[in-house]
Amino acid sequence: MAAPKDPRPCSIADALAIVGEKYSLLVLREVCLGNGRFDQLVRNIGAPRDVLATRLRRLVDAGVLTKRAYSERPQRFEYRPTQAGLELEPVLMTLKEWGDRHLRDGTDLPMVVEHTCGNELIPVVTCRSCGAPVHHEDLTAHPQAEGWTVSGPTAA
Amino acid sequence: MAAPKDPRPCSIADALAIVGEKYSLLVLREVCLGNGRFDQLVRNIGAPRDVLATRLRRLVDAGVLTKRAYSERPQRFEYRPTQAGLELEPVLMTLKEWGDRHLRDGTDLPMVVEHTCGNELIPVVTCRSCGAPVHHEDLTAHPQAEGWTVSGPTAA
DNA sequence: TCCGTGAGTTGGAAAATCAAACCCTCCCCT
DNA sequence: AGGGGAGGGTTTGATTTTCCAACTCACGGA
Repeated sequence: MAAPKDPRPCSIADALAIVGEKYSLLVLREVCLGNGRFDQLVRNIGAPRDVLATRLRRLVDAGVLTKRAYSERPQRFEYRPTQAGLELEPVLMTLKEWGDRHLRDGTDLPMVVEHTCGNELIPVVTCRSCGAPVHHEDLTAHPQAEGWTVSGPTAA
Repeated sequence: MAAPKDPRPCSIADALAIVGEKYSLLVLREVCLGNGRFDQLVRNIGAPRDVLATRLRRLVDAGVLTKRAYSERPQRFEYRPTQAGLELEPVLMTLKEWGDRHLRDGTDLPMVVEHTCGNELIPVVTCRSCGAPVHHEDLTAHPQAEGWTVSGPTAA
């Protein structure tokens, strides 16, 4: 599904080629919650079974999920996130936070995630070097490879 | 594109219904970089023009982008992120960081973003309450609405 | 033996994507 | 006054995907 001729080498595009197809991130949501069985996924995501089967294959191939038997005889499988899959959870949480704020009014959330610190998790994306929350106006893009041209306020 | 019968009320699913279609997040990447004109988008994203036109309409309707004329006579338009759109940039940066680490080997990046602090931006998703980086094992899901059942290690 | 469950696969209609061509409005050049 | 762009799309028709319901297969239990 990678764009046939995306002229920009870009990790965002590459990441989306893996997890950007319909349902893929919802699969990840479910496996991170521990709901990794095929029928659970079908029910909880609402995806067609065949599409789901295709996605699962792709995510396993990409190293985001693993498929393991939780029972031989009868053979029964379960999908679980790999380390790489777990490391996508922050993306999910950030997306959830955006949705909570912009698509609901921030109250009456369908689901709350609690952090070990004892509080509700409200994810904040920060700069590793300085710790400050990331805002658009603090960023400057620096193309390192061919194919990049940027203009406007964020440009280098 | 919302899943016809996603049984779970979920801000992740809702957010993906807005920005989860093919190319939508790449459009956002471009408009955040200041490349908001139709032909720039076509070139930089590599999307078919008709699909792009559809996405742009959708993103404008959803309040993530605005369309403004940067020239009357000849009428010429430009798409720009709204506040809500800009607030998706952290999601993009987090996704980029994941891609940089897992899809490239962390070196030789096609593009580097600099933070005002003077360093390369490496986004870290943290808990707003305690400031700690978010890891899977520190999270507990608490369903607040019908439709949720969780099992396994992350379950409540 | 018949029923149910889990984990998919198959078949065919409906929708979305793709690529290329086309259109319209304006501007500029001569 | 005619011709040639450029920008911002729309149209057309072929190709892919999605969707959904039904089906399969392997077991285990009553």
